[in-house]
Amino acid sequence: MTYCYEYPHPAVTTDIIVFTVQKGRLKILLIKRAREPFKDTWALPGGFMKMDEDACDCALRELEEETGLKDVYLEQLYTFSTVNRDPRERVISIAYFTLTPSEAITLKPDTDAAEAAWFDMQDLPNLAFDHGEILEMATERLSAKMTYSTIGLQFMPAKFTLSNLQNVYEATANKPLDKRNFRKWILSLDLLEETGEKFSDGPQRPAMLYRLKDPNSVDIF
Amino acid sequence: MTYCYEYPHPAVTTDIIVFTVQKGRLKILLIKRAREPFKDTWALPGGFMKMDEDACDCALRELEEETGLKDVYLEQLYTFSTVNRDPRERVISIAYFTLTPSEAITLKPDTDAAEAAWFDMQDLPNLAFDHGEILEMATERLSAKMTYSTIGLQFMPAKFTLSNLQNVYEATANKPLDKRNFRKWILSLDLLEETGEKFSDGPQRPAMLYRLKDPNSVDIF
DNA sequence: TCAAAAGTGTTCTCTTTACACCCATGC
DNA sequence: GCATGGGTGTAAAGAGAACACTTTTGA
Repeated sequence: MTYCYEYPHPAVTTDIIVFTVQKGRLKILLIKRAREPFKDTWALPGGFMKMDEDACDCALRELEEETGLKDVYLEQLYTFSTVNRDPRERVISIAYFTLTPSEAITLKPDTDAAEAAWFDMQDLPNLAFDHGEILEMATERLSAKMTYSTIGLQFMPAKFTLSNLQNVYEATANKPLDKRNFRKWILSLDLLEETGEKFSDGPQRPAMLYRLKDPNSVDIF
Repeated sequence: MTYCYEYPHPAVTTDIIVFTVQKGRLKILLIKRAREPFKDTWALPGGFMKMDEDACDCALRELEEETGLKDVYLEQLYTFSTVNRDPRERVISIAYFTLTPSEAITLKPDTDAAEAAWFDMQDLPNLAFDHGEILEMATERLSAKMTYSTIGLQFMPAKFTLSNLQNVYEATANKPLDKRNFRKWILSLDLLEETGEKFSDGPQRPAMLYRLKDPNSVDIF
């Protein structure tokens, strides 16, 4: 079956940048391409948009198909439309990004993606297409939004300590933060509440676990 | 001539929001559609992307064709991809915005656009397609960037008074600003210099005309 | 008792806001 | 000489940055 038009049309894809923080390091989710072009090269998850879905739905679908990750909140990053960015045909790509807690992510690649894995931002492989450029823009955007919004909370699981949260901010800012100032700031926003539970994973004073006061009221992006 | 593909492809358009400030009011450039759909309805300038141009070039070309405006700096706003946003076929639109001085804009519509005109943001007609929604997002983005960047300078002609500039900031913020604080702030950025010339258009003390110290060094968007 | 992370306030600096009067000109 | 917008400084409040010690626990 072929689809014909009076004028030429580009193909449209979405690409998704998934950030997480593991052990104090900012990481990103990549898939290894199972097909040409760029077979066996690491790339951002994503794929072609269908006619009955908008770009955001497409990104959600591709992300789940390729990595098993779902129920994430996507923010549109930018649309890349350089003429020869894909060797197959004219393809424009709408890029999205999301932040996710590092816990309990089951990576389950499918046929389009031979493999899915987390990469440290300081130790990235060469990426397919113009995905390196896309990732660079996403990283800039993430850094910027971490300073003037509360998206950082999107990295957190249901319960977390203030030190966990500070680690996330330190990982994205790539510099240490003052503990007292950080806690003063985050608590002054009045978004968090104590759970009453404590957590410890070593020979030290246990830390209070916090949660979002209202997961829905928090400004998502 | 027809163009055929193995899978269905959407059409891709660009839409451009052109802001200016005239007489202390924020205005936007619209064209009246010369063809169906939405014939004779006001709409954002824009049109279909060609295969040998990227989206930004497309936006520049369409803007010049439809309004005569050229040599502007475009910032990508957002890509709109709702399934039924165009009655003809599946169309996704990459929206751009720009700011321009109000002086010396010669509006010269062509065949796609029967007419081009500036509209006060407080007194807008109904817009074609989802252009109302696009404009709303552009307005939010403009307001935000006026507060944390120096894009406001993009509204200015080569020479301008500090009162001119303050008017621009007041028009986009929709509230009066303190004259002394505004001047202190803008001069502290060290982006402006006195031309030595003065300007007056009424029975009052003439105002110093300023210009950008270095038009290229100013952060554009 | 030691090691390791949790937790907690005050001071100083800088940025932001509020506010009122004289100046130069055209009519 | 009067009406009109141009031009100027200081003080108070608020936000952000710097900084060190005690607490609780496991081993």
